[in-house]
Amino acid sequence: MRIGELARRSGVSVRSLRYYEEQGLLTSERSPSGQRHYAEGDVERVLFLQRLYTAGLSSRTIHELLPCVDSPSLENSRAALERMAQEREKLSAHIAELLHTRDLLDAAMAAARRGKECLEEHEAA
Amino acid sequence: MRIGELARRSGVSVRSLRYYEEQGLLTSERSPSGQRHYAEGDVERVLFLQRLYTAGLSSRTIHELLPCVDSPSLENSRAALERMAQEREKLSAHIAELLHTRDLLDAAMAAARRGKECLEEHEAA
DNA sequence: CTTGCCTCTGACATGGATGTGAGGTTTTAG
DNA sequence: CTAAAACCTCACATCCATGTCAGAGGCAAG
Repeated sequence: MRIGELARRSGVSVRSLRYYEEQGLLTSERSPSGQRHYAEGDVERVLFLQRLYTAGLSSRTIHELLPCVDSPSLENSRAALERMAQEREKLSAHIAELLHTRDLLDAAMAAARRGKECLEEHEAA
Repeated sequence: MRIGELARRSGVSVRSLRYYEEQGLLTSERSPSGQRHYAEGDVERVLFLQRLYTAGLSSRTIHELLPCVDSPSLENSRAALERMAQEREKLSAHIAELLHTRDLLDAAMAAARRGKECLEEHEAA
């Protein structure tokens, strides 16, 4: 499949796909004329990359983790495995942060609602 | 307290504090000579702002929520309350995403560990 | 062959929070 | 009084994923 189709099927812009390649996160076969061709599995790979970006990882960080994902049995994955565990911890911490933040929002909303009700009682009176 | 102390106590750069003010998220009393002065409570406010930034909200979004937080009983908080509920939903969705991503990382790590063990058996043999 | 769409490279633009530096005033400590 | 440290404003720089545009080539259908 060519880049346009991969873009459509993964919901990522053509521009971004080229960028991922530039960052070493995605590879492609080139036709004699230089056009990129992708395998079916690349759709899922791109979705995975998107997921990591959404989780706040940078291209560089993702690049460091990929050896672990791509060839999980090579010895270079020892370092990648550590790196991955480290990112997992960061992610967990971030999730905890967000849960806390959500609680704060809930508290603020509850307070606001109480205030609003109080105001409405005044209006009703 | 002056801006340097607030920065130190909240762990945010002086630059950022001025930026928050510029974005309407933080206010300060000015001394006759123009220096900013803050109240004790502003430390916590800045921490809260940081939290919202970390949760991925933009200055503009935070600004829209603040009426709700600052004066929970005014009528302008009706819109802010909706906005807030909306952001809360986004946040929940994001958290769910992150949990899923963490699961994927866990799966990748498990696979990598299996591969590594297999390799080590080879070495041992 | 031509028209239209897709792709290529390369480069510049964007947005948002923050860093950084210049040039000048205020505050504080000795 | 003086020197150091903190503050002021203004403006330009940075990072990073993307958008966007220009100019050129590739490829299928009429």
